Amino acid sequence: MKISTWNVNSVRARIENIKKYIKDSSPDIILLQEIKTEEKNYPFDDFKKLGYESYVNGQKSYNGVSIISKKKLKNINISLPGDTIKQSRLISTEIKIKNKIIDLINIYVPNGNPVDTEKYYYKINWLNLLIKFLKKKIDNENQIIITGDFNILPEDIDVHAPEKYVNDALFRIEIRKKYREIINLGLIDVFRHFNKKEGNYTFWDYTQGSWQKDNGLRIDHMLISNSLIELVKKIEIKKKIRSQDKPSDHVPLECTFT
DNA sequence: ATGGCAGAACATTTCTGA
Repeated sequence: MKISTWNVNSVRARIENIKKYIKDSSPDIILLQEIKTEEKNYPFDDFKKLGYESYVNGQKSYNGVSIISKKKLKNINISLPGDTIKQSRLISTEIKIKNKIIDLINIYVPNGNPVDTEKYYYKINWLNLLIKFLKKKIDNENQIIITGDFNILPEDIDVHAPEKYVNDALFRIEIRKKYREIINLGLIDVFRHFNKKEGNYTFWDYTQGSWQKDNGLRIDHMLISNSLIELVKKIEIKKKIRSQDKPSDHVPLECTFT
């Protein structure tokens, strides 16, 4: 069972890259963020032709998340309880791996810059609501896979120039503490669990020659319940995708379970 | 301090992103 997460920066602008990725890598489930389209303009047929079903929480122009799956999925949810602003940033479902029933949650966390503005407070509030949402599931003994674009740099080694990011909404202590809070609910950062080295990024800015200089950020994550770690065979960042024509500024993060 | 690039839409300019 291969599960992949990818912020594609528009599903329509990226459709050829996504189709190529699917053909090359054949993941069972792909979780997309920043699809930047409403459901009515979502390219359902392109994925259908490759044998995938899509489940969409869309929005015009901005945000938007979807799940693409080889098998049909049940219990689709698109709401984050308490979020009154209602941007399309979450979609979840239920899957089974080795007879374990698992909540699979796809998120696109608000960026939050500039700090100390409405956008920043929205990020803090959204993360607080997410923590509540997760805590309820965990108190209920649900097993969880939560993955997507967290817009959080967990540690110094996740950013090429940490000193430049100390007061950035992706790296502020207050924001990193929220990430710790999520981990402390009983989750493991799967990539970091298997890779302790710096310089493993999932995003490179389009500007300033960031890709050429390898000035990246690790902001896309896959967190899983502690009890699921024994099911993980491998996890990798598909870095090469960033060097394609018309790339997204993020690359896929791919996790293979038994 | 600014803008560098990219995508979408109330589109030849403005907004959002990280």
